[in-house]
Amino acid sequence: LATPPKAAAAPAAEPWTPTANLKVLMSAASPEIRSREQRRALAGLQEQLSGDEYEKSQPSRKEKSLGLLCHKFLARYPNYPSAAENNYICLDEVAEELNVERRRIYDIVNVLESLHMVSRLAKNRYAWHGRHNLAKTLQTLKKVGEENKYTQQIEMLKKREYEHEFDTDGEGNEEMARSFGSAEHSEMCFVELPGMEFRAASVNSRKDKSLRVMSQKFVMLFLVSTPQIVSLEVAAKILIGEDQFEDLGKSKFKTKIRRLYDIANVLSSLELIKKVHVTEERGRKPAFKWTGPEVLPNARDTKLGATTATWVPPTSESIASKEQCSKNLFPSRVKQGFTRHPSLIKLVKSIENDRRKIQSAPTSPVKISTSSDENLSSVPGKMAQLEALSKHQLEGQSKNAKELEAQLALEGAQCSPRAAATVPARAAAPARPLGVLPAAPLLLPPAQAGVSYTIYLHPSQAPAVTTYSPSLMLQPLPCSHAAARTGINGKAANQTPPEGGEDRGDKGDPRNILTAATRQTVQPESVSHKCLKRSQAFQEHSPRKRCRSDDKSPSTPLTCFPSRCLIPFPQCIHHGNEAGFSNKEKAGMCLLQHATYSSPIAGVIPVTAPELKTVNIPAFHITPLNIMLSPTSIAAAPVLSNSCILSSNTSPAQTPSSSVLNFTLQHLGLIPAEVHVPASPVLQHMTISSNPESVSHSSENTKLKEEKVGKNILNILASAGTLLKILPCCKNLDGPKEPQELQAAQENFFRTPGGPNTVSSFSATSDGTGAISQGTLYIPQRKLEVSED
DNA sequence: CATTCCCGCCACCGG
DNA sequence: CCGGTGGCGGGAATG
Repeated sequence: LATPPKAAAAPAAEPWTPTANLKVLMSAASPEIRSREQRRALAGLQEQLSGDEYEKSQPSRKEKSLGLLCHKFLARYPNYPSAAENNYICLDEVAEELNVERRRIYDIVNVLESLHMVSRLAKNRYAWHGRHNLAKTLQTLKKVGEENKYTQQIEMLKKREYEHEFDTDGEGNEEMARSFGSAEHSEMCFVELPGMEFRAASVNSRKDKSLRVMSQKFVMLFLVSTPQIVSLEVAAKILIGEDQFEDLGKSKFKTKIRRLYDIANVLSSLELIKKVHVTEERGRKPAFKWTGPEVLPNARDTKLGATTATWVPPTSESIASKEQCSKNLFPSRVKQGFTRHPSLIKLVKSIENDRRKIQSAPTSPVKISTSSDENLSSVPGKMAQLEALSKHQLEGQSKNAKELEAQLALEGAQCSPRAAATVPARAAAPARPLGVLPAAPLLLPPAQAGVSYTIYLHPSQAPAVTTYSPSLMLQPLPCSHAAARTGINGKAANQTPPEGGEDRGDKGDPRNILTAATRQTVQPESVSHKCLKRSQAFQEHSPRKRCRSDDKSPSTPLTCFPSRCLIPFPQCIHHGNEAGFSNKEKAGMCLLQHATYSSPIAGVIPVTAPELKTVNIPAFHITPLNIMLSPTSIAAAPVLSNSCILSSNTSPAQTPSSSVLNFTLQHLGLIPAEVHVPASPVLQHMTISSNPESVSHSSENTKLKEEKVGKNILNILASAGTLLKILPCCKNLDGPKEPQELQAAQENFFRTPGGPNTVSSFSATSDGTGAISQGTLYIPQRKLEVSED
């Protein structure tokens, strides 16, 4: 009967009204209040007031939602518990107090565990860690996700989907597409963090619990996709792994969706994601948008020269002996697909080394766009605002005041809308040199039209932004860091986010990064060596996958392209009958090769998945659509709202002109000579469109050179029609670039099968070469309208 | 009807 | 064998 203090205001009396959410949040705000009590009070209240008039109140399903329950659960513990506190959780206890079956608690705890916010100590007992490990966990997950080529998988799915809805014919392609599905990549086990390993060995055995793993994978999808929005459908498909045949996997699919909802609910409670709806060609689909902290690549990764230098291709043995954590990362029960990934091992080590250095690098005004559109425009009604408000309250109350403050400051505006609001001005500011911000995220223009956005690209962010790159984005071109940093040093200082950044000292210090980056720049050789080493290691390590892929597609040898330092993990897969290059293409390659840009690469322009179905690339060579930009080239990158460009985009599908594209890109300084595009099977199912000259289907070049690959990419892009549209609004373009010609070319390769695409634009300026002045790069994006619910 | 997702059966697992 | 775990899918509530 113990009626704990009812501290907080006076929420207890709150009856169950239609505004359940609000209520809920309110109640959640005061941890002391047990649902049981609430219920009791409620019951009494109702009996008195309306007898049994309305039955409505009681359970009202929503009151029992996992999300709500999770809120209550979270309210019991501080986001940032002090080491001293006894933050252990007793499941029974909690279940009882929250008045729910234990089963439900498991659901919550499992996903929390996947984020390392809790860790199991023993039966019925968990340790609460709060968000202390969150940043690191996310970082790790992101990496793993990248290595898993989730980005590619996502794109592939979208593409396939597109095909489905559009043509009723291309059957053969579908099969083909299916063949190189995403299967193997998705098989992996629970990802752990050093220091977060499961305790008792006894409890360790079952790390591959699906909910946990599923949760991690789900999160990875967000961290790896460019617009950080993931639809349930896509997530489910990818998480299922194998591409279940429509029918057979139907049931499985449904179940997966159910689980995803469960996970999504708790992630939502954690405010890491929020529900939205993406409206595509075919109606709107439920999806979730990442609202958690922006995850930046682990910059210190390369700082640990020793680690990298001495890194050795892992073998079953070496791993076990060298890495205490490795076993955890990849449990004994090695399932077919995923094998120990070298980079993961390294990652672990790396993390371990600076484990104590809590990631505190201030993040940029990530949420700018979000805050603006969410708070100002899309909010349906006051209800939403109230809710938001109460959420804040909740947050404030449930958190340890001082710690909260500190954390907020450290984490930047990510989690707290309020905090975000303090930095918005930055967004409005006109073009700002690239790299100025510590970790500027690429703000993709939301569906709303008319608003313009400024894109800040930060080198370290590049990987995250990439849409297609498989594993290469893992290693954020070291050089670029330095370059970007130093290049813009002048402004860098004052541009650095406000946060006090004192926190746990060290890591927050931008100088560390700078120095590290500089060091790298100074010793390019060492870097490339490392990379080379890695690629080799990777190769050696490939056999397994190779075998697997062989199973499905007999003639698909795994090949790795040795790379320079730009492509850390040049893992490429291509078929024996790979396509060759036409003369035209070769010419393009030459251009590419000859083009030299002194400016460092600073970022990656994300190119979203093509929606074209017409494209048909014979063999697989293409893949990542990474276009490196020199820092200066992106200096000013205002993104116009989609609608602004739609008009120019209405032309029917036409023939792409890769040559023009390439040329243009090069001249715009958008394509550094070092563009490396590893081939991957991702786009295999694409077919080059009508234009015969776009791509030839020869098949000899077995040894693809990097340049070729890069070239390929461009072609693919062009042919995919997906790509970019470049509007040279500059006078400096030379050669056969007659304005009209270009114009025509542009229109040509702007294919928009499904009607006008949503397009964002980039305006770029060249680097110091003066070769190019300015141009506008239109990047047609998948039509994606995100709407708040 | 579609989207969400609660409920709880029951298989599994470690002790 | 027991009790904790948690996969899984029916089907109810909601939209």
